[in-house]
Parts: sequence; C-alpha cells; structure tokens
Amino acid sequence: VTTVPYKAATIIDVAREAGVSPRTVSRVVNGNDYVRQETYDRVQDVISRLGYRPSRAARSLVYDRSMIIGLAIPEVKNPYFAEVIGGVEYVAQEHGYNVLLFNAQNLAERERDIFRILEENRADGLIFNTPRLPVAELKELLQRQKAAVLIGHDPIDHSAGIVNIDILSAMNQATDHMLQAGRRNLAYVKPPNDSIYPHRQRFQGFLAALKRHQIEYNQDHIVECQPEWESSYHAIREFLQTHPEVNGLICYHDLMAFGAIEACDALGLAVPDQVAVIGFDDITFSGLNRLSLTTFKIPRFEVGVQAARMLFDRMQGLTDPGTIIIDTEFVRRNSTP
Amino acid sequence: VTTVPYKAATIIDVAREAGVSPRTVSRVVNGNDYVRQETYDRVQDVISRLGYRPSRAARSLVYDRSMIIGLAIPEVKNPYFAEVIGGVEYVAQEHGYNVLLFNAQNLAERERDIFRILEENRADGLIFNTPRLPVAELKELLQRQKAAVLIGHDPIDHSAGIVNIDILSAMNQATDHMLQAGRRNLAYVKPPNDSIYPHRQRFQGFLAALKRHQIEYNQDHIVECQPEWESSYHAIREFLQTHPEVNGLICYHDLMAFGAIEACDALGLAVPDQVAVIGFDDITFSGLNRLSLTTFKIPRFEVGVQAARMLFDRMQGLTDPGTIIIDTEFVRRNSTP
DNA sequence: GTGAAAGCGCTAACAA
DNA sequence: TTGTTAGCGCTTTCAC
Repeated sequence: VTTVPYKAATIIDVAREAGVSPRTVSRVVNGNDYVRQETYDRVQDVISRLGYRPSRAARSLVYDRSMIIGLAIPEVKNPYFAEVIGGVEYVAQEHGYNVLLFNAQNLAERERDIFRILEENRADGLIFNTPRLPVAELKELLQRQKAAVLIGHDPIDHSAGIVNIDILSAMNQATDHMLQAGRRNLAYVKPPNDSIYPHRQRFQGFLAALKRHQIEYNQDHIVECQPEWESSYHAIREFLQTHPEVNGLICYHDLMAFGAIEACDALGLAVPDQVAVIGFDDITFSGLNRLSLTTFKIPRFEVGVQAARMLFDRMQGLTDPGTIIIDTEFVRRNSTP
Repeated sequence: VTTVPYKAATIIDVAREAGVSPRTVSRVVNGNDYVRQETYDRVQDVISRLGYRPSRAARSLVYDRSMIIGLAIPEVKNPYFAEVIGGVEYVAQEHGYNVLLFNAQNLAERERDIFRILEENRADGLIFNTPRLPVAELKELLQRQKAAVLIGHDPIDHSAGIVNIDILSAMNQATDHMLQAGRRNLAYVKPPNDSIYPHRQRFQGFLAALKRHQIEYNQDHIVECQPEWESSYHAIREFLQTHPEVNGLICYHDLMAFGAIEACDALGLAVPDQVAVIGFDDITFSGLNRLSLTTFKIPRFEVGVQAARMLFDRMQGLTDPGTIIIDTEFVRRNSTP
C-alpha cells in the first residue's frame, strides 16, 4: 500500500487560492505591512484552511539566519545534563529559537561530526558542554562559528564565552569539612579522562586544599573509574581493601559517590564513621534518606540558562563578561561526620 | 567592539576561487558524477581551505527533505527519557538525520507549539512520547505529517505508528508476586494526569489483576502525587498514616517508589516486612543496595531505537506492524518479600 | 568533463 | 494597498 506523502502547502498555493500575489500572503504572515482588512481576512482564512506554515529553510536563505542553536553534551544518560538541556531550551524558546541537541558520547571524534553538522545547518550559535577536542582544533572550529559558549572549559579567546563552576571554593570547603572531622587520609575518585576541565579543576583544587592545610598528598590515594555508580563501586571496593588507612573519599560527582557508599556497605565499613564520602552535583537522589550524601549543589538548570543567555548576547553582538563562574552550595548530609 | 560576524562560504565562493562553475563544485561535493582528477583535487583543496559546507537549508528546498526528525518528550528532567533520546539519536545518526528535541513540559499547549515548529521546519518525521493533546486534535495534526510515531499512546489510525510497553503482563506479575507474599491490601500510586496512556494502562492492569485474583478493589487505595520522589514521599507518608491496613504499594514508576520507601522509613514501617514496594522502569539507582527496589526493567534505549526504526520505515513508505509492544523484565529485589 | 539556466519557498526593493 | 522582479545557496535538466 503506497500512500501519497503529505505535501506541505506553499506561499504560492495560498496566493493562488486567495486570489492574491505571494507578496501579499507574505505581508499577512509577517504582519509588518499594510494589508486591507478584507484581503487580510481572506488570506488568513486560506492559510488556516490549507494549514500553511512558512518554510524555515526558505526563510533561512533569505534572512541568513537559521533560528537554530546547537547544544552538545558529553552523554545524555547522565541525569545531570537533562536539566542543563532544560535551561538552554527554556531560553531558546524565549527567543523563538530551536535547539539541535547532540550527544557527544564522550568522544572527540563525535564532536568533530557535531561541528560539521552545525555548520551545515548554519546554526546561529552553539553551546558545547565539556568539549574534549584538542584546544588548537577547537579554537579553529570556533573561529568559523557566529557565536559560541563553552561550559566547563578553560577560557580560550574571544571566539567563545565560558560558563564554569566554582570548584575551587567547593574543594576548599570539602577538605576543611573532612579535616575538621579528623579525616586526613583523603582519596580523590576521578573519571578516566585526565584532560577534561571539570576533572582537572577538581584535582587541582584538591591538591591546593591539602597544601593549604600542610598535608602531604599521597600519590596512591586516587581511584579511577567510569562516571557511573557500578564502575565506581567495583573500583572503590578494591581500592579500600588495599588502602585501609583511607577515611575520606572525595568523588568527581554524586554517581561515583553512590558507588563509594555501596562499596563501603559491602565491605562493612561504616559511613561516615569509618569512611566519609563527598560528591558533587547534588542530584535529586542524593537527598534520599537512605543515601543522604554530602555534596555540592550545582544549579544545573541555571547553568543552561546562563550559557544560553550568554550565547544570545553574543549572537546580538553584545559584549559579555567572557567568563561566568557559577557558585555551588555545600549540602551537608549524613555521609560525612 | 563590533566584530564582523563569520560569514560561511558558499558554493559560488568555492567555484570562483577554484576557477570552475558551481555545478562542478556540486559534482565534487556529491561525488555522483565524473570530474577530472585534477579538477577534483583543486576544488577539494579550495573547499577545505575555505571550510565550505553545503547549506542544509538550500538543499532542503531542492530535495524537499529537511533531514530533520522531531522528538518530543514530556519532561527532560525525568532521567527515564535521557536514554529514550539516546536511542532515537542513535538511529537518526545512522540515517544521517538530525534530531530536533522538544521538552513538552507535560503541557498540551506546548505540544501545539511543537507541531507548529516541526511543520515550519518541514521535519521529515516526528516521534512524540506520551502526547497529551486531545485525540481529535492530535489526529488532525498527524494528518499533516509525512511520518509519525507515538510512544505510549492508544493506537489512532494509519497516520502514526505506535510503540508501547507491555504493562498488562507486568501488572499481572506484580500482583501475583504481592499476593504470593500475602499482601492483599494493595494501593496504586499514580501521577496527577488521569488521561495519559501509561497511567491508564497501569491502572487498568492493576484492576484486572485484582479481579483475576478475586480481590475486591478498595477505591480509597489510590495515592496521587507528582512524578518525582519528594512529592510522592509526602503524599504516601500521609496516606499510610490514614491507611495502616495497606501492606503493598505499586507505584507508577521508580521515582515515586523511592518516595514510597522514604515514607515508610520515616514512619518506621519496615520495607518489605510491613509494606512492600514495587516500581516501574528499573532506573539505575534502583539497583543500589540501599534502595534495592523491586521493579520492571523497561529497555529505554531500545524504546527509542524501535520508535526511530519504525519512523524511518514509515518515512520510506514501508508498511510497518503499526503497533509494537515492548516487553518488560521483572527485577526482584529487597523492597518486596 | 564541464557549464548555463531554471527553480525549490520565501522576502526585500521597487513599482504601480 | 498590492504586484513584479530578483536573489538567498543549492541541485537538476540539458547543452556543449
């Protein structure tokens, strides 16, 4: 069974049907020019009868604007990003813009594809969360964009705005908190990729905080795992068995911290009495009484909103602060003393 | 400071620079016609030097295809949907398609907007998860689409394919399981909107299963709350205080089940000894030892993949099964006896 | 092997 | 108040 595919009405169809020229239909649709009321009504009538919608593709050509912004995030599966997406979408909608979403799958190769696709679509701007491309290449690709914002990246040059999280303060608070509770044998739980900014910043902050307290950093006190709780559970379980002196774990984010708690439970190590655990993000589940994770609240939706606002400012040629640092909020729960 | 916005190179720019006609550049780009090797190389060279990308908008006009599919989901914040998105994106990518993602925000009004935007973009197909629009209106809007697939909706007509979850079997298993453990006073925890298909199906399945076991349904044994754990915690806590006879809770999804567990803990009711709890979805956190929620695994990524495959089949005019029912898998954990 | 001309759907400039 | 013409960037005939 072959059905005739639905064919969208064009401005010509409407014009013919209403007995006017296409230009007049255009006037009615855009409402920025005088049209006799009678004509207006007649055209409107045909428009709704035919279900006519002006083609964005055709308009793009004329206006030289696609009304599309691109958004690339490292991995949609991570619940953290859902709200960032929400924030970006919210602002885009305010501006009458559409969001083309891409899952970079933590792959630099995929990021290249995304840039190509966005260029083909002549996206009016793009937001890239935690890009993994080599800086030199990223710079060059950004040069070709009309406007760009990076979330979680070192500042590069004027070709992109930056939205970052104030991890340094957070790390200082985290170590202060741990040390006040007498935890001097701290370990940091990290994701596999050493080059990504959010990790580097956490690690630097961690080292700096230790230094500030004149605590020597034990090079062995680092655990590597995939950024999800199962992987972190296995890695930390093994780690704690060979490092019984460790009494505090600072994790890259909440998911990994869940794995840490799971590992302690499995080994019969009391949380927080024997091992204290801190995460980052404060995802909603961290507030569950059974998990009760001490963490830092990152305003995810706000991150998306700020990045998008910055992008639209840039698209309008407005100067912007260049870099925004977003504060976190310490959330003390029962995984620390 | 005003910078000249980056202007993308056109086929004309390339042609001029390479000393050929636009037609030849087109030949090189599309590679479906003979071009002298020397010419080919020269053109390729200019293309990469200028960073030329053929404009999708221009191509859309010529081909009468946008290479875009639309995807609307009820609420991005719900971690359930992240993987559905992933599945759709995965298939779209295989076909060289872009996904325009929309957050319907659980609002019928917003769904109308989404349809308008997709029509303006001349999307070649669309996937709508749990649409809330009145059926009559939805039908009419679908008529105007080239291809469409609905996830979690009653079959309508040939204008849309359907992907649903086999909730009925799940509900039967859930009640069997509860009853075998001697739980006859079951309550169902539902989201606010009575009309959405996933809820109606669960509730019908629940009633049918009770009937099959010749258990009379107590009309009071229903709890309504927002689809997140905090709201469900409050509602269920209150409910259990006024309904101490209830010894089993079947929840719309895992998030609500977390709230149920939280409520039981707060009231000092042992899970599962005094109150058993079942969820739906098997989101990753349900597997954490501290939560250990009995639930039904819904292959989220697979749902996205199936919906997208169905859509592309329909876009190619292939006949398809019309409705796909996806199986769930019972995951028995410690929240039930 | 390559190029000239027409046209996809729309709007801006200019007439009438 | 309305219509005509040209052109946005690309591909598709059809010549050469």
